Amino acid sequence: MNKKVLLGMSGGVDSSVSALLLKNQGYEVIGSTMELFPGSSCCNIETYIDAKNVCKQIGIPHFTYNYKEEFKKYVIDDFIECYSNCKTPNPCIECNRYLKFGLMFDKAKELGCDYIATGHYAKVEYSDEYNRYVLKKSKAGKKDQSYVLWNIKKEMLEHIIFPLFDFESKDEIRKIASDNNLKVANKPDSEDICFIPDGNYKKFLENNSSLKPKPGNIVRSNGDVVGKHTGLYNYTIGQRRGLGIANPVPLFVIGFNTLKNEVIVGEKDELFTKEAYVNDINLLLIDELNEPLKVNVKTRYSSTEAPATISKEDDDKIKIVFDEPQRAVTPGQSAVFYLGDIVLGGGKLI
RNA sequence: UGGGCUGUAGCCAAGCGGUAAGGCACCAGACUUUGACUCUGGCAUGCGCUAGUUCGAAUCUAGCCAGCCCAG
Repeated sequence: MNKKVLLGMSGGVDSSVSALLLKNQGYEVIGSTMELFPGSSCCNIETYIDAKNVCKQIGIPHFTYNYKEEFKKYVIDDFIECYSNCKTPNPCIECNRYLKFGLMFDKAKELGCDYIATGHYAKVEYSDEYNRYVLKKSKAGKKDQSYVLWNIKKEMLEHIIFPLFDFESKDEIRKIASDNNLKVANKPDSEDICFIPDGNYKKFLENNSSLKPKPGNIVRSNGDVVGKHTGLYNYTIGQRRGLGIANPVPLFVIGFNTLKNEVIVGEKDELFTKEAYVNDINLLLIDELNEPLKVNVKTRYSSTEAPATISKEDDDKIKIVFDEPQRAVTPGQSAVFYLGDIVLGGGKLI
């Protein structure tokens, strides 16, 4: 294999430093920025310019590619579909599977690259024990992003480089950027959904889908009506704010009754569940889950892992039994299975 | 008109003589490359009004006002 790599660049500090590191490691680096959505926070005109300037500064080529149509098809449509079904999507995971580690790799091959790279905090390495390339957590602790990468295709792994795998904090990255006079050194972290820069996903849904406000009752699990809601898509499991209900203790969304157009709320203890199921399974470390396996499961980006036993239910369904009940396990979100630092695979909660 | 009940922050609401809980909402931060969650701080010198009893009243008493219910 050659040492030619296509790097996905957002114009942020992480991908910029990645470019620098790869260059210094002797790779022939090509920078690329994907156009995904008009007005998006990660691919507006400013991000192109920032990325291009960084590439110019360190002496590598930079291209932009138009993936607006594909982004709509794989990410936006899924996002809308998910909310339409009372689920809570995680668009970053779709984008990683289909765009960054899908179409971008096709582009890399066209350009004669054997590798693609991104500024994610994660790690890929060859494991003698498993006799394959494995996806692992980075050293970044809470910043680790292996969670959002569980659904990339396993054949991709040997072609992926995460130059930031060894860093423990973002401060180190920023320091490298400023030491090298990169203008993006102090750019703030991105946080919201990139195609909804103002964070108002409800408005986005109303403007971009057939979902419209559809008021109904908010009920307790015993059926008591306690309030009104504005449309099921405006709520997610575990949500507390925005209910407008007076109660001695806080109430949380614990479920939906789609037939009656009702949001079901309950007290904190009603949020905990011991079992869950996932489908849309993607296994990276193994090919089949033939025996029940003890793993650590992460059910949302920012939660800590919880010990659990996973077992195959049928061809595309895995059952998770947590050692201890977990809070607000939410359909649509991803459950990622870890074996130590290694991502075994994952699925989407049903 | 008589009888009963109720008036505590924008909303729901606890307190029932000892110096205004809690929740919702809202505001300001922290956390966060998803939605949520979570955390910190702010949010009634005042409890319908006016007198009175008391060392001390949202809490007791009287009158008044407002709303609701039942009689007629």
